[in-house]
Amino acid sequence: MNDKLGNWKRTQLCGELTAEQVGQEVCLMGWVQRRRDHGGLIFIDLRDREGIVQLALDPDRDPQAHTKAEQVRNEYVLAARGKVSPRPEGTVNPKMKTGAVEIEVSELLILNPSETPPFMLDEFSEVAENIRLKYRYLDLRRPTLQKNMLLRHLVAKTVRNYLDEQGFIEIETPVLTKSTPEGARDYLVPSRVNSGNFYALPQSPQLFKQLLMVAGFDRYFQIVKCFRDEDLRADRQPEFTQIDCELSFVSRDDVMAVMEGMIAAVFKAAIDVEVSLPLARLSYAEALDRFGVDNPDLRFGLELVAITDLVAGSQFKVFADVAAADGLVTALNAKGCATLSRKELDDLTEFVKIYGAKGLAWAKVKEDGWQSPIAKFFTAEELAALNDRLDTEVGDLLLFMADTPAVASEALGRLRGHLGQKLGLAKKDEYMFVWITDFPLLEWDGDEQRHVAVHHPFTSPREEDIPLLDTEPGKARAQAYDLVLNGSEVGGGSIRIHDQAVQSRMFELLGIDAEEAREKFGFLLDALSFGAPPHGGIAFGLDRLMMILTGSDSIRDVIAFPKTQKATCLLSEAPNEVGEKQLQELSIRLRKATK
RNA sequence: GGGGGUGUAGCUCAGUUGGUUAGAGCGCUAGCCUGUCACGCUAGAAGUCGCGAGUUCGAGUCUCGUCACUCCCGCCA
Repeated sequence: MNDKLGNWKRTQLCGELTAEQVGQEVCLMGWVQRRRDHGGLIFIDLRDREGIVQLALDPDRDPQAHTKAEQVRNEYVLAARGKVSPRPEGTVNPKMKTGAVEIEVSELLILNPSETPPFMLDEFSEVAENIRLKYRYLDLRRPTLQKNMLLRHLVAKTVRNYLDEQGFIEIETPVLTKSTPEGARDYLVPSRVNSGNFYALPQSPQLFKQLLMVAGFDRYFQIVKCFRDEDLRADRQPEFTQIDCELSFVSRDDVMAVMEGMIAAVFKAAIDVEVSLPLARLSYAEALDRFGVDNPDLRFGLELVAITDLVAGSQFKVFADVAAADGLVTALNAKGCATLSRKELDDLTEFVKIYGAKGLAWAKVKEDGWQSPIAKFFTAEELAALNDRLDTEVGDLLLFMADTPAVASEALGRLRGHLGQKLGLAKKDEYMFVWITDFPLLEWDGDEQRHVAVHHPFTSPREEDIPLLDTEPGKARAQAYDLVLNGSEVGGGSIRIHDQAVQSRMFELLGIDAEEAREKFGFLLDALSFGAPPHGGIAFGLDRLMMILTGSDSIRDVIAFPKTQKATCLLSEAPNEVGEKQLQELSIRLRKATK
């Protein structure tokens, strides 16, 4: 039989005890981290959310409590009454926050025993993730995840306080909502009372927050779950949390300024880092030119340099042909990396192939010139021009990529990021923010033979680019902005279209005809016709922010109950099959899996 | 949909060229131990080598298939 709690009241948390409480009678409750039985004396490390404190059980002082302590095992739930006392000379443990004191236990209750846990609940044991996920409630008891969840709470609280001070109000939006075209695959929920019809879980509260602006709430926010039925990554879960914001009567710069303040407040509160404002900005075009990607890691240089013009007339056919076909030849100079082995260079070549590149040319800069398979194709003048533009010195490694502009940029840009990690250029405790602005509004989708929205269909073009919608829509720039932190996109938003005519034109460009636009988005078009204020907003990925704030490599380490890569929950075993009765109520018949 | 990695005791891993009864550390159990703190000492229990076929006199090891976890490409307005 377990001991009963009775009228015992906890007086404080284990981790809160210090020398200041010496002499006090306390009552603690928590889990057994570890028991050390010396035959006579027994020590028990008692753990709760705030930390660990040592219980000392002396058979001479209190035989009853000591006898009880002999039964205690790891993860038992205990209550202990006793006196806080200073540890004897020479037994203070400086590694513990509470190491100056211990509890001389006079009464001990075993509130609940525990099976032997499947893994040690300490910070030392590295445990396979599938086992951690199956016993997530135990994994969450460990210090790392406890810290991550407490920090996540602090961040959410800081966000709420800041936004409240800035005049934002939190309003909930529906989770059972309408499936809309464009964007990610929707999670669908069948409707019982409207058989054959489905709700969709929101990919974001986009349309509702715009409607809240039409409704006159002026500034809205919500910390809200969003759902996208797409494949997972180390930083992507099918359900994730956004800090979702929308503001009325604002320009792009207004939104960015308010949000920078929030980011600074969060970094100060969470990890005591002063973020200097305003944050850096880069246009999309410049980001691509200099870094090859629209989410550059600015903790290091290693910039890409276009050399198409220098090699267009060269004897090296690969480069000359690409130049002639309006392609891009681009290069980066890895300073001091001429020491890389042939194997390492081969690995880099394999790396860029992942992104569709056909190959990677390299040159090691030596005292007597380039050591490179391609050096012989260039004249002395061409080599001199390349050395000049790439700012080469002896000991450098030059890497060249030639392809279509899209492939060459991305492949070399990813290689830049890869090298930054590999060479240790990206420091974990450095935080380099950059806003990426002036994204293109539309992008041509070759498969579907139509334009698709780069951001989403409600993003406003820049005012001066509105005429381009009728002439060269591909050239129109969006009033959109992403916030990139250390190479990770942590937020993105835009000024929205508040003019019904422009919105209709946008749908047209996306190949959504008037009838379909009415059917899918009629409520938005109607709303825009009833006095919609100019408005815009942004959403931050809370999970990704938490990854960076906690230094986690996996998004699963900042989510209490995450899903596996196949989007299952190893703890609850969702998703699962449901009974015929449930299916019948939903008018659903399953198709046999065809193999 | 595609490419890579991993899977051996409760946990973390080793296991050679295919060859005797599959090992270690931690954990667990029992005993001893009055100042430890990832306590110590002694002894013990503990295995569907992910699963299924195949090759072989013989498979943890080789082949094929399959499942799970993971990283990446595609996908993610």
